[in-house]
Amino acid sequence: MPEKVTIATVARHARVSRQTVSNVLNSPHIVRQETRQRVEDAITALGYRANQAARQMRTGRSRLIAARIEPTRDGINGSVLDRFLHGLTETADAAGYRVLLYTAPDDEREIATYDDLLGTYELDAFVLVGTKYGDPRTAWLAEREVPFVTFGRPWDALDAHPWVDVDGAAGTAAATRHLLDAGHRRIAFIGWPAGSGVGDDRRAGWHDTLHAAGVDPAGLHRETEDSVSEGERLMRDLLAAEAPTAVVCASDSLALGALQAIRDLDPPVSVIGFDDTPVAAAIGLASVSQPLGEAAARCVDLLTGVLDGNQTPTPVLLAPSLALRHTA
Amino acid sequence: MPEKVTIATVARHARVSRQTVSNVLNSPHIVRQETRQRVEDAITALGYRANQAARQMRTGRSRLIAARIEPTRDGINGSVLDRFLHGLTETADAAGYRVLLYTAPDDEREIATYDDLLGTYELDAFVLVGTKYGDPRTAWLAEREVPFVTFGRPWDALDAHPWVDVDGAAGTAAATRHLLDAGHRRIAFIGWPAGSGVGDDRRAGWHDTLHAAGVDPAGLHRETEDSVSEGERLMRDLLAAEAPTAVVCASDSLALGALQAIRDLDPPVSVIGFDDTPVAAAIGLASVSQPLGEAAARCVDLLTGVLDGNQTPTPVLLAPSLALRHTA
DNA sequence: TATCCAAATTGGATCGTTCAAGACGGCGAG
DNA sequence: CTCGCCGTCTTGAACGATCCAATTTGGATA
Repeated sequence: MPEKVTIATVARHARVSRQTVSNVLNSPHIVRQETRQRVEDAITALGYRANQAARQMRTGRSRLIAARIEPTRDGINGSVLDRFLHGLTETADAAGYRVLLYTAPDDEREIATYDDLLGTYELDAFVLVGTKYGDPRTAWLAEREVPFVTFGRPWDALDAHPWVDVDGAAGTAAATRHLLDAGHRRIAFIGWPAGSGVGDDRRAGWHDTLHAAGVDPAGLHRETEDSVSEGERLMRDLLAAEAPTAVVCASDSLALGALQAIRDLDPPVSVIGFDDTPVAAAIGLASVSQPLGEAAARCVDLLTGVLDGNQTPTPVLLAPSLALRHTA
Repeated sequence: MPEKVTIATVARHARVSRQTVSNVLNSPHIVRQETRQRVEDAITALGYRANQAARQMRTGRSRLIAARIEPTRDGINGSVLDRFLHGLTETADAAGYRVLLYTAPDDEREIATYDDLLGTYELDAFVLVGTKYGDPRTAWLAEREVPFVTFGRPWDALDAHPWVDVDGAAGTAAATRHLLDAGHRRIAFIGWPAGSGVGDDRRAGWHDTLHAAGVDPAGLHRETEDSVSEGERLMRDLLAAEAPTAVVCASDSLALGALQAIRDLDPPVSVIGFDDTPVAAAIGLASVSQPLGEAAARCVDLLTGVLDGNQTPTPVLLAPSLALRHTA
């Protein structure tokens, strides 16, 4: 059993003081080249690793970032979080941070969890996925000046706190434009009830693009909760009332339902979903794809900006891309 | 700005020594009832939370568990991990542990990550998802006596280390039995090449059940890598050669492909997948469902058994259930 | 050669907790 | 009455790192 290697072991081995070893690690530039080399050799020779707990006790920083893992709501969209978390872990790692998971059934308990995590683990920052109007969580964090970033815009006030988001309107606009270019004119939209920032944004992209192309969008859209069966129901409704030749959906769940409603139609009705979930890839559903890895990386960038430097970070809005498959 | 509440603050407030407060937290039984009450009141009044870093420095235990988040291979099966992680976070939380994420592109770097996590963060345990024959990762961990559990059997030697798994053979057996009960006789199987523990196990469940029912399974199975297109290809092959009336698949990806191959057949061919991914739920594919939350909970149970008590934990094999939908 | 300044290095104190050892009062046994 | 023991509580030291102030070193200058 090899005994524990501390900064003192390294210091003895390199014949310098503890502080010099610490300096090599934290402010290499103030150590003479030759000494630095000797210390670095000792570090690799002994396999020394700085003990995070001890460092944290002195500096008050844990190099830990918290992210929430959700209770797999719909399931289909859960995979978005999955991919985002993977990107986050990867980028955070490269920046010297680690990702700690937490869950909470509701906002109140989520805030209690913040309190606990900050108190016991002294977390450096939080990453929140998804935000809503009047979010109590962001308010709580902001009030206590806890560093955090959201993946999703603060719809109340865009300068409320640092955020990263994907331009949903640009996504549905691209989808709509693609369909227009393919000769479609009667392009419908199935989305969510007005009032959710994300949903309104995605509908606006479709609406404005159609309008700009000289097509009147009136009557061509439907709103409902996010589910496959609702998508199917509304698509049947649209087919009966408006005879659309193509449809853009606010999610892959809705698009999947729409696909089932148009299964045996000839000529086929084009369908484009949103989120490019594994389901879409598997069944060949065209979909708007979010750059999740990129989004995660920018979240980490913003956080390190706040934590390491003292810059006031500027929000990041990323452009989605269109994953064209045979339904479009 | 309220100043930091430490154990000393609590001690002063309750007019006892630091150590007494520590005892109330860690060995309440050795403190007199009245004193204990006074200390507990002070703790809640001040909102005291034990500093994990300081505690860790003394005890050497971080109350942190590491879990790997994978690079979303197929995408379809990624959601299994998603749900497992959520369960893990929830149960670990209840047991006083937190889940730390890590990723690694290959085994070698994953082992390097173990070393790093153990050295810098003093992780208490690891949870590995998935194992293979001759897994270098488990060997490394076992050699250093690092506590860990795998979700997935160690196929080399079932007593090599603690594990939790879902009985795949029982799952495909249940699926096959269901199809037999529905009157099917020519029930095919699409799985993975022999040699992967998981794949062989799932095929065995189908094979043995069919055999026990007096049906000869010969010729009724196909093997390939896990993908939608391969599932479709092999299903067409089976249809042409063996005229099966039903098929059990080793994954939802393969089942999805099979579904596309039988799309317009009449009478319909029954299909049952494996993993009950969101895709299956969305399109009505019957599938074998793994109790992921339960599995995660048992992983935590095993770990706390090793960490807190000193019991030698016994492996856990969970039974899957059949999610019947219209394709069966 | 003596002096001075900046760069390089050192030793002690400290973060918040638990461990190890000891102090104190009361009580029963010898 | 004294001793030892038990239950209860307290004090000092230690975990491994960084901060701070003090000290040494090396080189340039007078």
